[in-house]
Amino acid sequence: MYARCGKVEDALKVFDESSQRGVNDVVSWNSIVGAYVQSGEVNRALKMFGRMNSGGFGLQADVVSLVNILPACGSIKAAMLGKQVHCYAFRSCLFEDVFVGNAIVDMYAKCGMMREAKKAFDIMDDKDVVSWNAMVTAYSQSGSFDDMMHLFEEMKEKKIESNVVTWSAVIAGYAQRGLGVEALDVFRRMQLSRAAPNMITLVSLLSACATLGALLVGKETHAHAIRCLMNNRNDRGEDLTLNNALIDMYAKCGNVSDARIIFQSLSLKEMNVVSWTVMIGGCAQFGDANEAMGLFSQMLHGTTRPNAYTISCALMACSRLGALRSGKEIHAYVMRNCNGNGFESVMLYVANCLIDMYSKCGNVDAAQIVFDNILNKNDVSWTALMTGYGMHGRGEEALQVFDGMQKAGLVPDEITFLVVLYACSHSGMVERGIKYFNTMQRDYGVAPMSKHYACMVDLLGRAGRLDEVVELIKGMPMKASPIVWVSLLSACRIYANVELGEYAAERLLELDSKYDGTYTLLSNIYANAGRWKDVSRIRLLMRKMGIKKRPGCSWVQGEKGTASFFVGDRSHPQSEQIYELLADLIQRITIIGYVPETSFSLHDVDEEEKKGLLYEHSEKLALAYAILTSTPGAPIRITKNLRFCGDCHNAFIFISMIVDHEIIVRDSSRFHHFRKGTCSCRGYW
DNA sequence: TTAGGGTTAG
Repeated sequence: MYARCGKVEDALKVFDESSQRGVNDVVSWNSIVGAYVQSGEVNRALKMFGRMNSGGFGLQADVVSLVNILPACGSIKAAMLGKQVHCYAFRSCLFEDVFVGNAIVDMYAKCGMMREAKKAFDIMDDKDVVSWNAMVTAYSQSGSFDDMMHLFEEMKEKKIESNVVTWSAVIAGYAQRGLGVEALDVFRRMQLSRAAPNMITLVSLLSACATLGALLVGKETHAHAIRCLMNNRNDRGEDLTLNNALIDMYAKCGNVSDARIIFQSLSLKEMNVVSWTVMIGGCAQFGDANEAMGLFSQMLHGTTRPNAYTISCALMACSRLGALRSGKEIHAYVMRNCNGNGFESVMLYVANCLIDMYSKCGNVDAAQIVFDNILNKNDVSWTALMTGYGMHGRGEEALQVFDGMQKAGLVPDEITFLVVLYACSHSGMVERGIKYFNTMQRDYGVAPMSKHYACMVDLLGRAGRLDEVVELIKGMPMKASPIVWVSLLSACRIYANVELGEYAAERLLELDSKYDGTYTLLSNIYANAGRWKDVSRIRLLMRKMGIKKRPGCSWVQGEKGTASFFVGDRSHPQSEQIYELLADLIQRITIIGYVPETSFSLHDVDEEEKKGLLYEHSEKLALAYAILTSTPGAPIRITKNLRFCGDCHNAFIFISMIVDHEIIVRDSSRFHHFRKGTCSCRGYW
């Protein structure tokens, strides 16, 4: 009785008393073991089970004992013990019991031993729907989708009716793989069948909607869930899981405000670590990364501890903001808490996020140190570091990482080659980029995809080899994607090629007429060529299409937090000093040879931005602010949401000659390190 | 006895 009410200690007392009198039977032993399993004390349960079977008590485990202990083995992946229990079940013929058989299949699956699971499943004489579900679930969770669907079809052939568990497992399997369309399709088929979805089905479905960004179906599912809630009394845990899945779905579908409404409807007591994680992750990726950081610090002041998932999301926010100081603080937090708090098993994930964070916050050397300290590096670790060197224009080092990766026995795949080409492109290593592109299929069996072509267009385009770009695009075995045309258009902007630019813009508008960058780039090309009529034609077209240029924004992490600037921004309290210093800097660099490139003053199509003069660009304001507030000699880190303006880039080179700071700028595609009149991009900006 | 929510590299 005590055991069933969850009072393990009381149950144990009774058990011990009976023990002394020698009257405990299998039933009482089972109750104790079951109570430990229920309360999550798996190791104690396993110990008790071991004592029971030690032979000293003259007892033998029965069906209930096995059904108790097998899931416990699975939950802590105690494969050896699980195998022993299986042997015992075999010897005692208890494995013929369908409950025991199901538990054996499930145990092997949870231990990741799929072959053994399938073997145990195959020799079961009387399978029930639970047996099939155990196997379908096993395949679903191990990512073996073909096997999962095969079994699912076999169920249909054998006329075993799928129940809600089967359907939910199949939906979840697809969702986890990111196959949202297939998951939704299964849900439609489920609706046609007799099985009614429950909360778990809906949660799996929301996860599919989240990966797909399918807001409409997500909302439908939300409505389903409300009906489901009204019809059934659910426990609070189930409600919270649903709310967490809803927050995640809304955020990933780009509707952060609805996600926030659900998040805020939860009381601090109700929410758990997942609620915080999905909200922080949602803001970090799809909303305001500053809000994500705010939420994270709010969380640290509360009672819910972040785990590795939360940390990864917070690091993503730092990466996006270029918030090196916050990133370092989180790194320190991880170091303080990595022992015994559930971080071990997912440390690799966190470490890979740290590599990304340090690279994107401008400190790729720190990323290298994190990388060096990882004992069991995986392909993501190598790729993240390579990307880091690539975006800092340190192509040689990126290629050394590529060599190291292969020496470590990892096989390059399409992502590896994308990163290699990207690194070559950002370091001006044109010939080597071409060589890798030409050999990736021949030597490594990786066929170039559209994104690799886009990278090559970028590589050749930045180098001004526009004729070769045209040939490359003509020879593409697939339709050119929008990124291909954007890369070409950008190259036409740099090399002032109006005709080709127009052609690229036309192709791009056919594919995606809503992308504001197309209009801006084309307008810049016309402005540069002095074709003012065309400039106003583009402006009119934008108005007609309801397209607004995203405003350029630059920010800098100062002593007292982050300061951000738009073009012509005068909202900062130190605005007057900032403009004064900027005017002084411009005057001084003009003396040593800076000439404003006025074509960039027409960079902005937006009316408000047009008013801004060249020296009011957001990156120049951010730099002036940073110089004003930093200690001499300290590096200055600026982040810009769009592409670095060419005139600003030129001005920064001159300014770096006259100030005692290294200036590190991250724009939408890469880093620029300015030191004493040079930039790390060597013209490939 | 089977099923459910959150994380990394382009």
